[in-house]
Amino acid sequence: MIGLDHLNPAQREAVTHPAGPLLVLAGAGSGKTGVITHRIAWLVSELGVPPWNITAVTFTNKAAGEMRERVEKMMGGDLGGARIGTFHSMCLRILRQDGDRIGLRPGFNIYDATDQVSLVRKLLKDEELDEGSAGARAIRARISRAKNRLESPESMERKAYSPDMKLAARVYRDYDKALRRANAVDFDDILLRTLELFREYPEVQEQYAGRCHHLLVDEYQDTNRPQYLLVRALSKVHGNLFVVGDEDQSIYRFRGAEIRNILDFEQDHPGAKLVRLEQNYRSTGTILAAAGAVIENNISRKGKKLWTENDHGERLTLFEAPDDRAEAVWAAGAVRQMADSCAFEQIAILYRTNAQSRQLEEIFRRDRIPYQVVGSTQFYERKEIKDLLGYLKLSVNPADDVSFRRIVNTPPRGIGNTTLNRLEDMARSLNIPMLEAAREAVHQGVLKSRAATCIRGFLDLADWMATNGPELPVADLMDSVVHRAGFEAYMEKAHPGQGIERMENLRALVSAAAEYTEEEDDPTLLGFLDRSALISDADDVGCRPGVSLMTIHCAKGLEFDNVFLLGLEENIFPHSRSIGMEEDVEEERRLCYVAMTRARKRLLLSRAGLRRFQGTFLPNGPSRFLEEIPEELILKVSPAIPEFRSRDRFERSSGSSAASPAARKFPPARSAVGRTCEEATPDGFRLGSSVLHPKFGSGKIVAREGTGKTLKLTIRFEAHGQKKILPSYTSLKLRA
DNA sequence: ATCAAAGCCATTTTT
DNA sequence: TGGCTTTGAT
Repeated sequence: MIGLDHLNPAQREAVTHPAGPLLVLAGAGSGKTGVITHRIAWLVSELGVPPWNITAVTFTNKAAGEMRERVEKMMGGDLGGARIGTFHSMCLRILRQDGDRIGLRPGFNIYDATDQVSLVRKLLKDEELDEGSAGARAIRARISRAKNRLESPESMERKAYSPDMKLAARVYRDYDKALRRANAVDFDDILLRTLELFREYPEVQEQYAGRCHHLLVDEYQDTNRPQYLLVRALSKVHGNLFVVGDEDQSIYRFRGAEIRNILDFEQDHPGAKLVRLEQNYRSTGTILAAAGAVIENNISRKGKKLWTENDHGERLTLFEAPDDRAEAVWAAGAVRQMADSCAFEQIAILYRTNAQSRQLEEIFRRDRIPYQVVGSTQFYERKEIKDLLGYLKLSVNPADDVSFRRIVNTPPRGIGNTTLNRLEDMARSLNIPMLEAAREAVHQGVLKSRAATCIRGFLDLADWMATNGPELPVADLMDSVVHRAGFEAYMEKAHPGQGIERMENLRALVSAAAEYTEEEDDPTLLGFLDRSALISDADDVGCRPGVSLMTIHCAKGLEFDNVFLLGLEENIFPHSRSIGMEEDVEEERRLCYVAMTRARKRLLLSRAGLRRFQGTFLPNGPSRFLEEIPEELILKVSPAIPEFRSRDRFERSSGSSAASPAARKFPPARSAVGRTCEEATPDGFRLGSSVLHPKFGSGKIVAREGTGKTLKLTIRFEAHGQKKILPSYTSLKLRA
């Protein structure tokens, strides 16, 4: 018997749902994970369901890991054969098992976004139609979008309404052919080809679905079409489908997630029951009220009203900064203040786009505030990591031309474009992979002796890997490759000053392999590659010390005592690319809701009147989301931007707001803000002001013309005479 | 074959 | 502005 006493009535109802489809609408902070894990334990202990008949699917490895851990604990240390994993890991296992039926040969590789782009780039070159206006990245995205809609290249070509689309469709067709030839699948394919397998071999689908007496799906609001179909396929036999999600936290539409999957669940599954988890255990009443007021403006939702027994808490703090630098300075100052009474680890700084972190990092470094940027450059995205993995990938799958191209001259071994083109021609005319073409070329002696020697060197390494790879522990194999390919010397030469760091990354990868070999029952090279492809390293957020800086997307599922949400400006948040499209703006609003509901105790907001954006200064008004928050829930700790003119005024309103409790707790760092306010007000460049130019040193403004990013200043420099300067292109500083 | 200069592009990214 | 890819010159 498992304890259900500490569950609230709604949670208990979900956990003990007898059979058939159930949708749990789980609001932010409503104890969702507990419900799923209790459900699994309850099925086993109360309904007597054998664990191996239970499958639980999540989106992230991290979520899967946490779930596994909690279930294990509840069931006495062992899952007993229950399957808990991500959609992709589950499908990959199926494909490794039965993929040969649909033409996947053993050892097939997984292409990530980088691999996809390099393949698209190569295909674009082959097209040679100088229409090359559409970038490879854009085409990759289009292909992925088409795949997620289950659209074929032919159908995409038919529907193409622009030359760009036609080109994309053509590349899509070639791309799929190339993947098949290379015995590779991309991330989308992992799901699509599983569906294909099920479609063409109903008995296989039957077999897998038969094992899913109970199917549980987490984060259902983020499922895309293929995932939706997989869920349908796997729940068909037994019909016990338990999905948990929150339509208000669906933030991956841009990636193919279809919020309709959760909105239409009841129509899709006649007889489905619905349970709402609306009690929030995380945030203060004020934070919930503010977040609720924002999300209420969305049309596409089933509707939920979160409530809490927690205190009201403090009002939200709002800082209206003249520019992004002042915003960063304010955030750093507020973090300092806060740090007296709370750990840095309990503070998160959230923003819409990665680019916003740079300014913050600069100030935080200057002020010696420990911080970590979460999820910016993923470990497995690093070039050196991909290079080393490329060797391994080619050795398990010699048909992998993308990997071949990546590593054939990395580290440089004297193989250039001429040689590569020759190999390419040979590969094409004989319809063989590049690696084999290389062998053939050396054989036939069609290469100049110098090139032949270089290629032979590469082939020797490839052969050595092919013969020794299967026997050696993965880590040893990698060590040898690092050594034989000459990575050490290359690292320092190719990236001066970063050589050591990059070598450390490689060693970390080798350690990861060693770890894998230790913990796996049957470790194989392929198994390690699969894991490397599917596992990202966003797991241990909060494990490293310091304030967490991250995009809102990265913050999903996390919680912190204190949360800063920066950049609440139109064109930043909502992002300019979404403005005007209501569905996209609704997604931005959900994103805002996710950000706000990360906070347990305090939520601090800010906006900047002027922000450096892709090289120029852009003035932006307050975000519409900011205006959707009831005024009485907000405490401004700075004067509104238009009033931000003179020092006098600033001091006065700063003083008056200091009367309230929150302001006493978090006054803007006086000296810092005082300084920046003069330094960067839109109108800060007054005639006669002293300025500091990075190149020309100090000078005085003698004339100005234009406004905004076309503002042109005439400055008389002490050492260089008079010059015209565009402040938007220079980091011109005002001096007090 | 290799390097430096110039050009290009720029949301978010669980897998 | 900055990071990455393509280019042009040696």
